[in-house]
Amino acid sequence: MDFKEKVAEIFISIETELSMEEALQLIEIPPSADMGDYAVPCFKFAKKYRKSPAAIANDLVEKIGQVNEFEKIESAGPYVNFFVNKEQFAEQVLNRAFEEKEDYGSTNIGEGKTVIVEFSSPNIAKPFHIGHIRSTLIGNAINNIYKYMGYNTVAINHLGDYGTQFGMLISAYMKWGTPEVVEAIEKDPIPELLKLYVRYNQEIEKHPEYQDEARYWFKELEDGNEEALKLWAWFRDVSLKEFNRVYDMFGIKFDSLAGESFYSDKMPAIMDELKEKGLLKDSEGAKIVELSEYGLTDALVEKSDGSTLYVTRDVAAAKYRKDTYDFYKNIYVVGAPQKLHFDQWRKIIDLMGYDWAYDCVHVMFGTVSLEDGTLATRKGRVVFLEDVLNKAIEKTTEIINQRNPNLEDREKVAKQVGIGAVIFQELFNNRIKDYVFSWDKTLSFEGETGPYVQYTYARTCSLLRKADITIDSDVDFSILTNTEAFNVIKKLEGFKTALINAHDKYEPFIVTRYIVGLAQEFNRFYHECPIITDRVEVKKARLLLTLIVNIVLKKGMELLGMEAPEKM
RNA sequence: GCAUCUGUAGCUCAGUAGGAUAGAGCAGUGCCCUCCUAAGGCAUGUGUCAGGGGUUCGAUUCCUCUCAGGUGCACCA
Repeated sequence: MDFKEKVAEIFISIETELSMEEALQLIEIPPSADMGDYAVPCFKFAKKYRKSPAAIANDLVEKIGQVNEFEKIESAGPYVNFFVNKEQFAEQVLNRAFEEKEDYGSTNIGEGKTVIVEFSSPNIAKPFHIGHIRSTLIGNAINNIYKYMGYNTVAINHLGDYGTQFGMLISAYMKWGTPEVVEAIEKDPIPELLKLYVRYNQEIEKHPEYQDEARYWFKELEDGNEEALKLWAWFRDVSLKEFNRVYDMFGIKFDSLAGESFYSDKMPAIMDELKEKGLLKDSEGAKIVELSEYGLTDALVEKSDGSTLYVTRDVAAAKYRKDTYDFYKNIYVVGAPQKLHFDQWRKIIDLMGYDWAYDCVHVMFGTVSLEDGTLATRKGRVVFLEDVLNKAIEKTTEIINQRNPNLEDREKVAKQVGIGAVIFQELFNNRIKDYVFSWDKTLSFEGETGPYVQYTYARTCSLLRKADITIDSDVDFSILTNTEAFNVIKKLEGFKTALINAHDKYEPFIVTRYIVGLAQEFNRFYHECPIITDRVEVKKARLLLTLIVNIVLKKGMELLGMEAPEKM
């Protein structure tokens, strides 16, 4: 039993009508450590006893008396404050962490449940730019966290590999695809394909018939025209190769690349089903599902030319996923601007009679913009993700050359730290916040940053390397009751809570904030308390604490998708 | 116009599912490397929590209105 539960138990023994859950709900953590480790406010009991909360707190303290697990239980105004027995607390937390090692903080709440996490999802033949960083990193972290909570997860990269844009690309290639162009595409695919795409869009102004040609080629693609299919597959291939360079740098892997095209043959069945269930309505030659009575705008599900749209494809995708994976949750990590789309989509699934509609969640996030305005590929206002990573690595290399020129594996460490900084930065704040991309911020490595956490981790590694004794949990825990050590231990105790919280809210930043907080506490401890000392008992105890911090920092970084260098 | 998100220190942001004096980092200033990695630690100042009402013993947190900014609203995804 942990200490919080003990507090609840003590409370129930006096306030017998409280359930364990209610009692746990009541317990708070005081704003400052000198007020105690746990607190119970007594306002709620004022009515029952017809006394002031402060008087009730006093009475309670008297009734509770002495308890072994707590060194002090006292009232402070309307609160009953509990001070844990630090030695027992340290022993309990560190013993457990030492036993569980790399599994410390994990849970089995997801056992037997499958969760789908759709994220990243770039468009084929378009640049992989800074705007894609959010879905890619937030999604990856959520996927990792869910896995650690015991779920079976399926990471899906829902590639944007379908739609009229491919009709344009094919048509453009038919017109201007000289051998030189082919060579250029092979060499540097995305910019070359983009050029074709941009040129086509420009020429449509002069040749309106190009619009129809694009539609024609898309239709041919849908109908399985061999030539069109071959081109499409080629575009997809070369683009993926490019994307994979970035995924490799981030260390991100997907379980499925089933993108939009994958669902193209599943559309007729969905349209039939919608019709059968009486949800379809004609409107200006197109087909819609009316949603106005649910506070949404009507959803267009089929164009007047008979081809389907985004929502329709997403409905088909969701149904396919339910049938294939029988998901417990189907998570979409997609930007906030698409909220309406997902609300409509979910409502359509609901109207189709599927109760799992509400197991589908849209994990949205704010928009990234550039200092001179919004991202605009065609206007050249774009920052490539790969460039961001390379610059971060470059900057890290400079710092290493300056501070630690003899470091082994300099290149590898520069990558770990540079990329780590980018990941950490992205996952540091609440998802919903918009932000303006700034090189200065991305390349700042001091204070609450990735390198700070990695540096702290490397520091723990260095200490553990210097340990000339075996570390075990058979130590004198009274050595770890001073403020600095105890603050670290309290922080360690909160790891699992942080993870569960991040899981509940789909918020990786809770983990990010947690590890930076742990690093801060450890650094204070480190500066205040010599770890490698001649006093063996002290060394043993402090090294145990260092080891646990080492494990938790590494696990935290791993969940966020960061690597942890042992030296830097 | 309707919908939706955001508004906390000079800047960037936390604030644990209403509670005890609202916290970090950056930027500024001043300390600490004969001492385990100074990408570090310590000290120091700043707040009408956008504004008005309401609910409550208690509101930065919940409700409502107003203001400011972002985003989305039919044949793109």
